[in-house]
Amino acid sequence: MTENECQLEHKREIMAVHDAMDILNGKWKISIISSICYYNKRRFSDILNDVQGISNKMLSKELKELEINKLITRTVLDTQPISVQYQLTEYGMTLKTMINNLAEWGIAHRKVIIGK
Amino acid sequence: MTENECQLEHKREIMAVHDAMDILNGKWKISIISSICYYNKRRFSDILNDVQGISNKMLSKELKELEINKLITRTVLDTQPISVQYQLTEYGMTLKTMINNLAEWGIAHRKVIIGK
DNA sequence: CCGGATCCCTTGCGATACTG
DNA sequence: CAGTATCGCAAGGGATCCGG
Repeated sequence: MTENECQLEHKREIMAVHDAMDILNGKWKISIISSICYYNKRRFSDILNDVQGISNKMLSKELKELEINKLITRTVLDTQPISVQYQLTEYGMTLKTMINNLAEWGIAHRKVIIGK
Repeated sequence: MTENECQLEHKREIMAVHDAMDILNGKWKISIISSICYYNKRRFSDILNDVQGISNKMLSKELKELEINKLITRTVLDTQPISVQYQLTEYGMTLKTMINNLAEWGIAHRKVIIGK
């Protein structure tokens, strides 16, 4: 690869990262995905509990955006009172490796902090 | 693993993801890291160019935060005029796999969008 | 070239309260 | 239970200019 081709390749990768983060923007989106991801199926109130500090308003908003981007599906269950179940689409599952990486890194990172 | 242990494990992972995102917060941080990551060494103005749309103010701010969190180092080069070089610390390099995942996903994602 | 300082507008997002 | 609606502050972040 010439140096120029190499530069173009890097540019492409950096833009790809940017594209990805455009979908996963917001303070909570990745945490929400990880919650749904680890449990496969997860209800609104459960996610509300999983994700420390999020408000119902934000959760609702970000779930909606994730649904629009085809990363999750929303299913209303016919219970009394109703409950709503979220799960990853196949497409959303392609994020799984990344989430796992992030979790591993986060755990390692906490050790670094505590170590100080 | 009992169901309860399993739940605790998930909680731990979700919090780990949250911890990680706490460090990597902001609209630009991950893009900046990927720029430095792909080039090993990178100067201020280069990153400004790599990361589409970022302002110098934001770049400066986020670089500072990354430095505080020991993910990158800042070196002033004795050129005329001066230039400043950023690179990942060893610790910062532990993010490399995640960045690569993200880049791959972003590229695949763009194909999905264009495919429509 | 690398940023800091200032100005100013926009948004994110928390708190709270309310509905089907 | 799963959201919506409204309010309001604080942070985010762009533009521009300035100094070392």
